Amino acid sequence: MVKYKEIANTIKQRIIDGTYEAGKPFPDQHGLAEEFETSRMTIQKALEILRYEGFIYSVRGSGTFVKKNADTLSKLDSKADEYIGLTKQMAGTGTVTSKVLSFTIRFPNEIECESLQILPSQPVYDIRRLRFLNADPLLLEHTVMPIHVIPGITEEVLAGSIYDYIETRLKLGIGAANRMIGADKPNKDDEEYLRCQIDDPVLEVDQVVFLDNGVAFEYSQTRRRYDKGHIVMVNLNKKKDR
Amino acid sequence: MVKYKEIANTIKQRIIDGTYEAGKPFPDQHGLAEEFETSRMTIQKALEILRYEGFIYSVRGSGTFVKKNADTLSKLDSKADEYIGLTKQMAGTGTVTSKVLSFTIRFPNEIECESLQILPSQPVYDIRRLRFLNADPLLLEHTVMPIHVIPGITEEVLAGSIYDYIETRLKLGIGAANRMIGADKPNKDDEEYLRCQIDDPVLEVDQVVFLDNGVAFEYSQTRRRYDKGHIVMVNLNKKKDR
DNA sequence: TAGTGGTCTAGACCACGGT
DNA sequence: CCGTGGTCTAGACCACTAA
Repeated sequence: MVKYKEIANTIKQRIIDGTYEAGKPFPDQHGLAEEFETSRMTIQKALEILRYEGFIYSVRGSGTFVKKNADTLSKLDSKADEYIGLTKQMAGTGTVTSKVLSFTIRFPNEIECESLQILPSQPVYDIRRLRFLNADPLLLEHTVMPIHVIPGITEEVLAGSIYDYIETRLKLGIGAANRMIGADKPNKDDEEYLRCQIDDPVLEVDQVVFLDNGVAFEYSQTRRRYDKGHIVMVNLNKKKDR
Repeated sequence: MVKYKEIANTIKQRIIDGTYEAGKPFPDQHGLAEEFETSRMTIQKALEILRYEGFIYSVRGSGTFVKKNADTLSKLDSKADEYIGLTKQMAGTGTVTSKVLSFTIRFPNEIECESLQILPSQPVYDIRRLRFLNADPLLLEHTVMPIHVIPGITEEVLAGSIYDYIETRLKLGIGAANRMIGADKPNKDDEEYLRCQIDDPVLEVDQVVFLDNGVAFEYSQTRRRYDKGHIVMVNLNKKKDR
């Protein structure tokens, strides 16, 4: 473990256990550099992590301060932001399984070509899965992935987690994602698989997901019944002057 | 403008105009330091911005590379992530106005106390607004704000933007937000104000918003008809090893 | 082994806030 | 004015990748 991360963790611990109180003064960078027997640049790198994670903020000429919601964020931080999933009540309460409804290979349409940044001649998987939480139908998934980016998908892979396959078997890193969230009326598939009544709203997430080298690998739509969980997220505000 | 931001902008421009091609090699840090007549630390600070914004990635021992989706991100980047709002088609196509449905002061309930981190004795505004895009009802908003955090709210302020008031009049900075998104069946208010039919789903966003010093100032619920826009967001993946 | 990025140092000067 | 954080330097050593 490198020095600046160790220092960041130490300071984070002090914030959580109350050594550094919210709204209160904070040892200045020179003092911290002395205490940790390091240079000020290294202290700044440590503080930058905490600043990015929303624990502290600094005011030039004045000092560095613990945010009042530091402890709230510390709980949510690990779960949300990069994770889109079930509400906490549902996550951890059971196991997720998948039933493959259809699995074919075809050429992409125009929208898929644009979203995935591929040519019409580059074939894609077309996958429909119904995902269960403890035998309870939860999500209806329609996924399109370019074969040349994610090779070797089989029924066996689809029975588990595609993401696990990508990360552990293909050794590729998952990167950014663009998502669009909306509500919709149920269609026939929703009624059949998600057991929607005619007036049960559906929460839909459309997303394009990228590998960490910027190659798009998934264009998907997932639908869930309105009473089967929400989407939770944390937004850490970004500065605009960059 | 400081040096490392200028360098970051210059390099970003080169990525956008194609001087540095996606997937291709990239001048190394020593070379860039020479070109920009600066130290390597400064170059690294510039590259860190671009890395954070999703334009590039670096591999130790190998080099720095432009991500394949760099240009896609450059378009979305400014809009999304910190901004939750209408889809682009709807934003920019008109002016947003507000009608105040109710505006009272009361004591907070238990949930509000916890969410806003305040005491039951600290009064809050209770505001209901209907927001229009060009005379078209768009959002039904229910906002609860502690008076001692955001003083001086009047009907006049509510006719415009509360956020503008907070930033320009109170000179406070908006910070992080926790959001929960779900779909729901329409209630009577939705039918009356959003003109929902009985089977029109509603998209609901519940959020707690913080100032940049970590003080919670808003606990709100907004509802919109399913056909009146989506929520768009960009997730830049976070590293886990911190 | 050579070249890359990641970390770290021990200073320096500047911008800004509060006195 | 002093003390704070923000930026910057000119090196150094290390970890890793690829030839």
